[in-house]
Amino acid sequence: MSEPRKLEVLRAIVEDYVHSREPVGSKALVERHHLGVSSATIRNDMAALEDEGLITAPHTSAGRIPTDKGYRLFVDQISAVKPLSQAERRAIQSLLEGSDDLDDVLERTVRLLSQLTNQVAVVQYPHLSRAMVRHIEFVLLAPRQVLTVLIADTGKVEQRVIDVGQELSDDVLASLRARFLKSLSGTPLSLLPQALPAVVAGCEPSRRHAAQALARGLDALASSTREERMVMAGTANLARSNVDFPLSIGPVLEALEEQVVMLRLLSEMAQDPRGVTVSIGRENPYDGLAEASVVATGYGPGSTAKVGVLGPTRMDYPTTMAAVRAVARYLSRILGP
Amino acid sequence: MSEPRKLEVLRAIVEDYVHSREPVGSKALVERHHLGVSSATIRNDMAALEDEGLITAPHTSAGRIPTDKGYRLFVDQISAVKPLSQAERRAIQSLLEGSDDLDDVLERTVRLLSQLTNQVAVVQYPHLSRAMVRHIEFVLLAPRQVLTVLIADTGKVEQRVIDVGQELSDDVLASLRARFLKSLSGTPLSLLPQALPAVVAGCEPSRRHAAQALARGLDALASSTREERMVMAGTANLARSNVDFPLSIGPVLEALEEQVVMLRLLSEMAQDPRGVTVSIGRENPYDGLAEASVVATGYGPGSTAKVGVLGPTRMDYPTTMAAVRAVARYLSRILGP
DNA sequence: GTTAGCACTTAGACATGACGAGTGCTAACG
DNA sequence: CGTTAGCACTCGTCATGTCTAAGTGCTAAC
Repeated sequence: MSEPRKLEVLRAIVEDYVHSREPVGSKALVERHHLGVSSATIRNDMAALEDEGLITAPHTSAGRIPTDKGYRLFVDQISAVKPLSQAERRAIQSLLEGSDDLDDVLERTVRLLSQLTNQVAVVQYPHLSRAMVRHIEFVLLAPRQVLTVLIADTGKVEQRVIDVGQELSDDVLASLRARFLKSLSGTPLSLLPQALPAVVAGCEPSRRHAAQALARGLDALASSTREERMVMAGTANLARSNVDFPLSIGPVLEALEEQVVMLRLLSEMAQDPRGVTVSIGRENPYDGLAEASVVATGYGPGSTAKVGVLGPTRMDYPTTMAAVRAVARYLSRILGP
Repeated sequence: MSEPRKLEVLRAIVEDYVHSREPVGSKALVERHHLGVSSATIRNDMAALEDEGLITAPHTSAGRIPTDKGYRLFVDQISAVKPLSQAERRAIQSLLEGSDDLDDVLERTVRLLSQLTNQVAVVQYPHLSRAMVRHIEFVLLAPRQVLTVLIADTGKVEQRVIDVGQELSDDVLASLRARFLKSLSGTPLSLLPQALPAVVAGCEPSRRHAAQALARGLDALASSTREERMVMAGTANLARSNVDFPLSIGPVLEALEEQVVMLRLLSEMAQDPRGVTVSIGRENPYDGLAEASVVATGYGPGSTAKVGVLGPTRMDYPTTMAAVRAVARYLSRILGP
């Protein structure tokens, strides 16, 4: 029994099953792929594969389907990267044009990726751990209400309305703004909590209270940029692959809606040196995704933020991986490496 | 055959069907509701209701289920408003606390509403047609790149990075900002397109080009606030009421994802004087929602923005309507009438 | 206008059996 | 020793038939 042929059989099973959604038997296998041996031989190979836990039979006399472990082996060792079609390349390329706003770029990206793969696409906002304060703006909305705006050098803007607890004039607010800006400009957002008290302390006592409130506001803004968010698209694709989620797509939708779950999942996916990381079925930490796979990769500065695709375990890994990788590359090109 | 009793029968059918998801027959009806007549009489009434197109029988010998028209009559004339439970009131109340940011408020609102109704909740961002320019900020990110920020008096902030096409110094930019701000402060966003050319014309020729670019940027920002957006939550609830969407929840998810569809739907729902508007099944302009109903109402300034719930036609209208109305009221209280 | 009774219709549950796909095993082959 | 052919055996699926419960429509009586 030759080892290479066994792998070849596994590959054939995965490909056929992904294509047909039906358990694949030894006979069909020798017909569709020219393996040069008879079905009886394949049966022996399949029995071996089953012993190794790579495939399984849903019931006594049906074909075999890959297990999570089988998919894993397929992804790691067998599958070849499938190049994108010309049309796909062009679609991605057109992303480059006419979008400068970060929100806009991410929005377009997920839409594209979900269409490309016919699955759910998610993209994480770029990490801002290295982002620095570019600008601070205070706007007086009412005598005690101040709109606080924090602008990072990455182009990200966060704003919030806060109550300063004492009435302020435009002039006083402007001088406070100047003080904050002077002290904090260029400070990494992550160091803001340490840097703020000094600024407050340097203010005139009469303004101390307001300054304190403003500092709290800025701190909240910085942490809300640290707190990560994501965009997604293509949830409707889940309904189409309804059949692939035996129980229901409910838990999957829940996971997607609980962004925290997805974000943790994405960040926990170790960066694979080959470029794209795959998390298959029960490998996922979240139970609701036991029948789903996630294909993701990093992009942007330091490849810290993730972009990825979620679909049924029975997914076309080579194509999906290619799409994710290509999109991530273009994304990095737009936003800077 | 008494007319009031016929309506009573319709009400009973709707209530039972919503409760049990099964076609309801004449016998079960007299048992569950004390109507004081026999099942034979009910049968006559039901035959009449069927002739009027208010109920229908899925097959020859099964009970009846309400038609869209039947639900409509139920909602318009029969159903009584169901008061919210104490716990529900409290849940809504707690929305009031500790949220000042508009995004935050809307986010919490949809979550709450979707949990309250076990359905999909949507809320539209408040219309800004009456909003006015409160503040304008230009920030130089690179010699030719300017971050443009437009702040409305409603607290809404929009920003975008634009390329001004010529190199600018901080000073020049500051003076441009002052000019724009002086001319435009207090201008309604809707009038911005008409007001901008005059400002550009008033600039020194050497800066004309940059001013033009900035004006275009502001215009885009204003229109992106005019262009409406929405937030939603609870899509996972769709999966649970899977059975209620015979075909698939796919089209529904699509409609939800294509925000344009939902936004148009919400705006087209005429404001009902009674407070809550309902669009039932095929009444919906979008085919994908043929088996869904939308319960919505206005909130905030002039009740122009909408908040609502989407679920299967077979929904508990009284409860849903009560929840939507209550949430809209609290929302208006937070954001101002 | 209401009721009782009855014939009629039909979906759904259940059993039955034929069929086909697929396996595992054994014995023969090169 | 790996490969192959052949065969008995196992199950899921589908078509078929039967039975039951639910529910209707109609008619005749109240």
